[in-house]
This record gives sequence, structure tokens and C-alpha cells, in this order.
Amino acid sequence: MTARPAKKKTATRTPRQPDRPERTDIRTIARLANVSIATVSRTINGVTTVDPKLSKRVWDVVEKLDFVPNTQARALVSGRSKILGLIISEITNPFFPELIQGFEDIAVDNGYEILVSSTNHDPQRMSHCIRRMLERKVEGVAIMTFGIEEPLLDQLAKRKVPMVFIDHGPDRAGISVLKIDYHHGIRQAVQHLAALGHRSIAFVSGPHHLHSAQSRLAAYNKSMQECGIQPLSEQIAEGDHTLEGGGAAMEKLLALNPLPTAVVCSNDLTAIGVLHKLYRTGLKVPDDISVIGFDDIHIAEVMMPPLTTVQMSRADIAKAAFEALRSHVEATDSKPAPREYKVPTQLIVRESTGFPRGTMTHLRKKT
Amino acid sequence: MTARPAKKKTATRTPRQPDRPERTDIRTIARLANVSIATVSRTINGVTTVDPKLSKRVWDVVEKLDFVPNTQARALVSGRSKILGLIISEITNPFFPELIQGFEDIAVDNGYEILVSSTNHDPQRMSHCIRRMLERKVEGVAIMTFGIEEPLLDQLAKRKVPMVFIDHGPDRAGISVLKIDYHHGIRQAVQHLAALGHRSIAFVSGPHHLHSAQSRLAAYNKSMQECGIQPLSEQIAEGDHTLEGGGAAMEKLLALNPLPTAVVCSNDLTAIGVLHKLYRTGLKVPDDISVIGFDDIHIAEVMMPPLTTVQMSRADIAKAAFEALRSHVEATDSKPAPREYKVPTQLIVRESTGFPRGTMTHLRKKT
DNA sequence: CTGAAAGCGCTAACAA
DNA sequence: TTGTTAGCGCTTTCAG
Repeated sequence: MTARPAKKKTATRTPRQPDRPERTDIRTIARLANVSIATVSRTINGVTTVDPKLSKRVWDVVEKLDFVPNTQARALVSGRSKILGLIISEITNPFFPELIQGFEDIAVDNGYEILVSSTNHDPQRMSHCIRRMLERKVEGVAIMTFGIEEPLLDQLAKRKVPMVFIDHGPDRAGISVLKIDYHHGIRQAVQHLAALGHRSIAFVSGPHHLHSAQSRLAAYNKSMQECGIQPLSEQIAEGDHTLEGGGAAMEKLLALNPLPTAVVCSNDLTAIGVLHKLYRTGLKVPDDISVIGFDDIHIAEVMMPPLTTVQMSRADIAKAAFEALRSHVEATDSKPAPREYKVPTQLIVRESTGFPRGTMTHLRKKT
Repeated sequence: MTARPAKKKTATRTPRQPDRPERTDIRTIARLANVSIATVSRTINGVTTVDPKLSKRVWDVVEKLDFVPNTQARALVSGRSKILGLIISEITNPFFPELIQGFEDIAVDNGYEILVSSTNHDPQRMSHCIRRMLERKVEGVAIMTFGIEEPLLDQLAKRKVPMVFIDHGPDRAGISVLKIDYHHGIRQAVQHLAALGHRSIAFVSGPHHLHSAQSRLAAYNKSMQECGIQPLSEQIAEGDHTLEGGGAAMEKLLALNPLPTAVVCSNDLTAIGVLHKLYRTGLKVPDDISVIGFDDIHIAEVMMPPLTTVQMSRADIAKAAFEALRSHVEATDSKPAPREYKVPTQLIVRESTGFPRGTMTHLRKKT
């Protein structure tokens, strides 16, 4: 017996690397288990019509060799990559890692892999990232990016890749959107403040060009009016959903006279920036001024003081996003995929809100 | 002209979905550009020996049809998936997203995709996650997880998948290790404190079973001795690298009499937990007690007060991890991959450190 | 320099 | 129920 690989088939071509490490493929298993490769495939994929005896033989060999099927090959022939894309704005905003976690968990539980990519609001990165998703043949993409260039979506739409958006997305087939109930949470926030006695409530928005930021701002305006307070344009400062942006916006607000007694922020990072600016200025929260955030990122709870904020559940969003994608992937004519998913929000009262300055003693007497 | 797809090849089998959307593969391009599929492949892959005329014809068609090559097929035949795995402990620790970002950037720039997975310290998740990496045929894995079950690695090692670890990894072929210079940064921290006049410096460690936590603790002990201070075991509290763990550890330290005048923490999350606990207790930082963190996560800068911490660059780690993996993947006998990479650390002084309580006035006079 | 053809590892007809 | 076989879309010999 020589070392020459005795290929059964026409070995007219190169036999590849002769010293190639023992590759274990479905064929090897078949040979060792004395069945056909089809049986191996069926066994591994849990087809129930396989004779238990054969199936056991197959499993034994699979375990003995630690066989792991090649997903690439599987995807190629079945046409299903079992990969879902997840595009986010910036991974450094703690909101997103929490979302990724949730999405990954549910996807993996359902046999999908995820391809995450953050765009940092850079259109070129975005474009590159869509290209990568296309190359890897993702079966769907969750675009959790608070704003996107429409033309890029055509790339995906043209190839009929299902998509889910947050807040706002093109109204086309295969596209779902997660409707966040901004108004509910923000109304609770404003009402909470109003109930405490605040009338001068400022707002630090996100970037005006983002839909999600606009929705939050609109919710603030509406809620103010519902409380019988006319929102003042000078009390609305534009931030950019970052720590630094929050600080800068608060700085502008600080120039106001009289100073607002409370400020609601478009997200938690902004609120933390605000808190920090206030700390720098020497103003006490909540004694001098109350602050409310939005998102309820984990760290909000350990701020000094712990941040009152509107919670938007990452787990809910992740779950809804996954379900939306899945229902498209598995959609049939008789069971079309729903277009909209509701995501609730809810105020979490902690310690960054209190009575407006000057009224505390007064109100305390009442209690 | 009927709608019947006129297949050239033997159509003895099912012609798939007859209404399948116009798939654009390399063959379509070849037909339209009037060249062979081999030429299309060569053109797309930038083989220089292709006649410019043909190559232009190919590119024109590619652009016209928006052709995107199928990575799965490519991977299957070439044996190179161009996927790198990245395993982290918990994505909710802000340290990791920043690392992911850096790793993704450099990987994508070099034509790799990354498969991220967080284990949450759960061995079962870890096992599942390695399995997934194997299935997707990753070309290398960065295990940035501060502690791992050795047996699981065999799965990867057996298949000769290159790996990089942080701090500490098995000493085998194909495995590199990123040596973080904990001692440098922590010595700077302790010296900074000692220079300020502190002699009673506590330490909140990470979980004792993690190598990285032990290394940090060892660095603290050594640095203390270098400053002529004998570390006291009661001044060392075990945390778990989370916000909550930091708070709990500080609580234990608070029972000490006398109270330490400073506390060094094994990571920033821990330090923030400590800061929060101190805030709850009414102790002022740094007037009553100084606090130092480790990692320099972004948010450290806006704590109240801004956290003095030891910086460990995510970008450096990401870059080193990628280089380590790449050098293995592309290793030749003449150019073997290096086994170790150094990662520097450095103290960033902010405002959570000051003179020990009671000495402030005294020292101020001097200045 | 170009094209024909042999698979990569697997699934899914279809035949037995 | 099991086995045989034709590809999935691409890269890569090898012959021309």
C-alpha cells in the first residue's frame, strides 16, 4: 500500500496539496458509517425518515471525528445563508451594544448568524457595509441607524432583501418598521415634571436631520402643550446624541435668564453630558435643576444622581426586529409579514428630578 | 419567443423555480461580455494578465448589472472564508464595543469580515460560540475574554485555527498572546497616589479566577511595595468588573477603620460603582477619598468627578490582535508569526484623585 | 492570454 | 427508506 491517494474518480487533475490535513467532510462520514452521503446529510439535518440504526451509525462517526458541517457549502446549495445583517450608528453609544446583545441572542437561538456593522454616520462606510452584506448574502437586514441615505437601500431592495427600520422606513414590500412610542414615555416625563411643579422645561434634542430625533422633539412639544405649557423655542437646544453634544447644548441653555428648572434630553448620553456640565457649573441636580434622559442605558442608574429616564427596551426592539425579518423570510402569500411593530416606552423615576428650586420647602410643608 | 427558459445543459432535472428572479452570476457576466467565466473571475480578482479590452468589457457588464460576487462560493472553492472570529466577555462593558470597533475597522480594511460573539462568562455560550465559528470556517479567532475553559480551545487548536489571547494563552503553535503592561500603568497610579501623600491605598480587584484580574492585582501589590508600602490583605476587596460588583466591594471597604484614603480599581466599571457607592454614603471624591480606575472607557471622562484612570488603548489591542491573526494566516516557514505582542498602559490623571483627607490644607499652604 | 472543465462540501431531486 | 447524481457560484489547473 503506497501513500498515493487512490482516487476512484478520474484523477486527471492535481490531487491538491498531498499533505493536506485530514479533511473531514460528509463523504468521510458516509464511508466510515457505511451509508451514502445523502443519508449522512439527512441524519445531520434531522430528517425523520432515516432508519434509527443508520442514523446511530452516522452520529457515532460524527462524534468520533468531531465533524462540523461546512456552512458555506450548505448555504451555497440551499440558497439560505442563515445570516442576518445588523447596521447600527455607533457602537460606542451603550444603547447599541445592549441592542446587539439582544439581537444576537434571539438570532442565534433561531439558527441565524449576525453580521454587525456600525456606520458612524458616514455614508461611505454605510455604502461599504451594504456591499458586504450583499456579498455575504444576508437574508435580511435590521437598520437600526436613526437615519439613512435612501439610494443605498435600493441596493438591498433591488435584490429583495427584507429590511426592518426603526421609526421610519420606505413604504415598500419587504420592509417593516418598528414604531417606537416616543410620545408615551416623553409625556410621562413631562407630566412627572409638571406634577412636581415645573413650568419651565427645556429640551436638548438630537441632530435635527434624524427622524428619531425629530420624533422625540415632536413628542416633547406635544406633551408640553398637553400639560398646558407653551414650549419656548429658546428652550430647545440641539445636541447630537453624544456626551459632548449634551454638554455643549446645556451650555447654551445656561445662558438663558431665567434658567429653566428642568431639562429633558433626547437620549441618555446627552443627559449625562448635561449632568456633567451642570456639575462643572456647580449647579445641583435635582435641587437647582432637574434632568431627564431617554433610553435607560445601564449606566444611567449609577450616575450622581441616578438618572430619571424614559426606558425603551432593547430586548423589545431586538425581538421585534428579528421577528419582522423572520416573518419576511418565511412569508407566504397566505401569511404576509406585518408591516409595523409597536415598541413601548416608559418613564423610570430615579433621583435626577425633584421640585423646582425655591418650591421645595413650600411643597414639603404640604406633605 | 416563449417564456420557457432555454437551458443549454441537460435539463433532465427540475429547472428550479421557473419564476426565480434573474440571478446574476459570473456566467451571466461572461455571456454578456462575450468572454469565458474564467476571464470574468480573473478580471474581478484583479489578475493583471487580462487583456485590457476584455477586462473593460467585463467591468462594464459588472457595473451595468450591479454584480456582487457570492462570497460563499468563493470561500468554498478557495478554502478561505475571510472571516475572523472575535469572542468577548460581555458586550455591555463599554470597553468591548470600543475594541470591537477597532477590530472591525482594521479587519474590514483588509478584506476580512468579523463574527463577534459575547459569552457572558457562560461556558455553554462559549462552547456554542466556538461551534459557530467552526461552522463558518473562521480563519482565526481573537479571544478577548479574560479567562476561558481550556478544553474548548482544543476544538479550535485541533483544526489549526490561529488564535490570539489577551494576557495569557496556551503555549502552542498558532497561538499568540497580547501582553498588556499592567504593571506600568498601575505603578504610575500607585506612585501618583503616593506622591500625593497616600499611604493607605485599597484595591478592588476583578474576579480572582480571571488571569487578567490576577495580573492587575499582582501589579498593585508590586507597585505598593515599590513605593515602600506594605499592601494589606483587608484592603483588597474582590469585585467582578461590573458596576454592581464595584459598589459591593466598596461597601466592604467602608467597614474598615481607619478608612483607606484611596482606592485603585481593576477596571473603570468597578471604579464607577465605587464612585456611586461613595456618593450614596456622602463621602466626597477626591476630598474624602481618591479613586482610580482602569481601562479609560469614554464615559470615565464625564463622571462626577472625572475619573483618573489607567488607559489601555482599544485601538492598540485591536490592531495587535489583528496583526497576530494575520501573521499566522499568512505565515510561512521562513517568516513565522511572532508569539507575543506588547500593549502599553498609561495613567490619565483627572479629578478623582487628590491629597488624602486632612492633609489638603497643610499641603496647600506649601504651594 | 484565454477558455474548458474539474471540483470545493453540501442539499435535493429522482430512482430504486 | 436509501443511494445516485446534478448542480449551488466560483476559482483554478491545464491545454491551447
